[in-house]
Amino acid sequence: MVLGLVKFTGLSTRLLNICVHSLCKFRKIEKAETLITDGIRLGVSPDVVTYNTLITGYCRFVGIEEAYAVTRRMRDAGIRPDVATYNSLIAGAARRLMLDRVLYLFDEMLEWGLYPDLWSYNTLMCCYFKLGKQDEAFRVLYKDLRLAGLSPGPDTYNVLLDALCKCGYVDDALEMFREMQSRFKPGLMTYNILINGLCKARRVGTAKWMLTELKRSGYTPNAVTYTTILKLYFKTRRIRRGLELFLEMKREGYTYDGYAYFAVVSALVKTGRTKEAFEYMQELVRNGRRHDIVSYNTLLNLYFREGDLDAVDDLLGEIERKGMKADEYTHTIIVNGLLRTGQTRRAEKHFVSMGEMGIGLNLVTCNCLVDGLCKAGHVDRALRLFESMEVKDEYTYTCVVHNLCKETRFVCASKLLLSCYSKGIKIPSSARRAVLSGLRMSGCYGEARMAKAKMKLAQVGDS
DNA sequence: ATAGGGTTAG
Repeated sequence: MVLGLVKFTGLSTRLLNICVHSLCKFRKIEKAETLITDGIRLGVSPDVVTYNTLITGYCRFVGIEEAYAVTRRMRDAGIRPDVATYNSLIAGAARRLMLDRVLYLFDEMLEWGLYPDLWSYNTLMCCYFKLGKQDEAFRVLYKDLRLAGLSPGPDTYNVLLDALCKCGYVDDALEMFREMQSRFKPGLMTYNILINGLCKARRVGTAKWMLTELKRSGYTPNAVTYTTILKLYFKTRRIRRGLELFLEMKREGYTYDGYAYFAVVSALVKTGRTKEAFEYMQELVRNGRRHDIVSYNTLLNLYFREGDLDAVDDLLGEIERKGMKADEYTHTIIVNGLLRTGQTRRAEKHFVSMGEMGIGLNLVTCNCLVDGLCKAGHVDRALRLFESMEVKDEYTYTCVVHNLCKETRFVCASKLLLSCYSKGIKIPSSARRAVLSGLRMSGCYGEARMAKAKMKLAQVGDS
């Protein structure tokens, strides 16, 4: 009815698009479809923008196949998909890391006489980086773009800088940042990407400098900047400082989206301050925030820490009732929670069922299980799992080294520790101390001397 | 398409 009235102003399709856009944004895809049908009945024709918006919605909330099916409907309606249509589909496929599909869409675009634009290539490069295919990503940057007659834009640099930081090449990112500065004025997002990369790499001094650069460029730190710094405080165990910053953020109105709350709650849970953690969670709900899976995970972890297993069961039921999908964090929290509450068998069973549900093996979950099995006295079972793991990280090694020491298997622990040095895996010095003092205490002075010498050598080789 | 929130060792 409203659309019928507005038709006279000539704005009808634009209004339709605005409505479809906001419906899609809030997951109301079916309502958007109904609106389009009603529009057609009233003589308001959808255009390419309408369909592109719908496709973006399907990609986000439904699936690639369903989104792709819309392109056929477009063609039937006599509307030709454009570059933006394909960019939406490519983005959807890239988000799911479906590289084959991304490449197929590039081909199909060309077949229809459409040329991928900078946005398409940015997405492709990002997808390669996320899959760890750095060579291919750089090929897009240095070759494909040039062949297409395009050159990197500010967004290309943002994708690149973020990917470099996340692969651990923060210095390369900084170098690339300088290159970027010679061509464009970096945006606030660029600074946030670098500050985040520097904080995660614990390059606190450089991160602080980057923050002053951000301000010097005329920007004001936003909620993202603040949350990044907040996380740094918690990671470096400056809990009080972090809480002070959080209160400041609250005063200034930077906590509107709730992200900072979760950082605070998890820091409080880690330090055993579950009561305060609950208060913040309640505050969040009072502020009208609906639970998403992240918020459920935080709450779930909180209940496990409290040992409130009834609350855990209730919450899991609620998650299921709401049709929310448990993710890898949920499963890790469950496995770890069961282990910590002494339910080793149930934890193992849940772990097995994860495999049956087709959830890929998750490193963190494995780490929790290795540690939990050791602590429950099943060291041999833990070691078997440890041997079977294809990917291991510093957490894996640290917990096994410590648990071996607890079992007074110092020689074994020492061998493992030394293998870390040769692999370049950073192990906290507490593990080193545990091994060396253990060896000495059990009278293995020769082994202790030898291990110490080898560690020294490895460290020299490091630098 | 690109930035910040939730899981693990000591």
